[in-house]
Amino acid sequence: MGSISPSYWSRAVVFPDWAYKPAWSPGSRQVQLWHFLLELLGHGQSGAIGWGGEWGEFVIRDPERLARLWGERKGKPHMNYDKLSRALRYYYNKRILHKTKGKRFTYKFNFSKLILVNYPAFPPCHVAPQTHTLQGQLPYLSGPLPPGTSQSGLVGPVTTSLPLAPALNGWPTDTGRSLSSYHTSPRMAAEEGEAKKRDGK
DNA sequence: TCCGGAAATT
DNA sequence: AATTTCCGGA
Repeated sequence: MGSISPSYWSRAVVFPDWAYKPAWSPGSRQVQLWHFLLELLGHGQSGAIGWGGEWGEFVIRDPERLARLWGERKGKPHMNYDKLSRALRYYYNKRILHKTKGKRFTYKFNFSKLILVNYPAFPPCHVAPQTHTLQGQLPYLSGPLPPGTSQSGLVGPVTTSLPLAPALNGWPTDTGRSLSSYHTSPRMAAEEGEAKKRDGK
């Protein structure tokens, strides 16, 4: 209960400008689905999606509406939840999302990877921050820094090496890798080896 | 509903 | 590369 409410910190989520530039503009990328989700989650007005019980967990309350909104953003008028959810499932391998099994329309962000990277001291993290250095082009946080956070405003793509806090809540199949062996470069470590193509296939 | 392969699209 | 589209299967 003494923790910071999701609505507080999610409101501070801001995306770098490249996330909004048109794809054809040099050095820019299209907004990605998880950007969009955090955006809606942060403003929390859509009603199509909302935070769930656990930290990072969210529930899609109106799947088809969410799909419609996503379709509008991407210029895909025929978007639907079936297709959107396929995109979400692609995030499993990338370690961006995880499905909360048993709970309908419920997924969970791997914030230990997405947020802590650029905002080390934010979520209640009682573990001593280790010193892995990451330089990301990930969404970063701006706005009010929580008391005790000494570092600068973190505005703009983070170019400063920041202490990275260790993973918090367990990631089911984190292959013992968690946050201890990141050789993270610009983008998320997601690219590393496109960890798919299991031998069984 | 949810999953993940495959191919197509941008 | 990140989806979008389509779909058979659990």
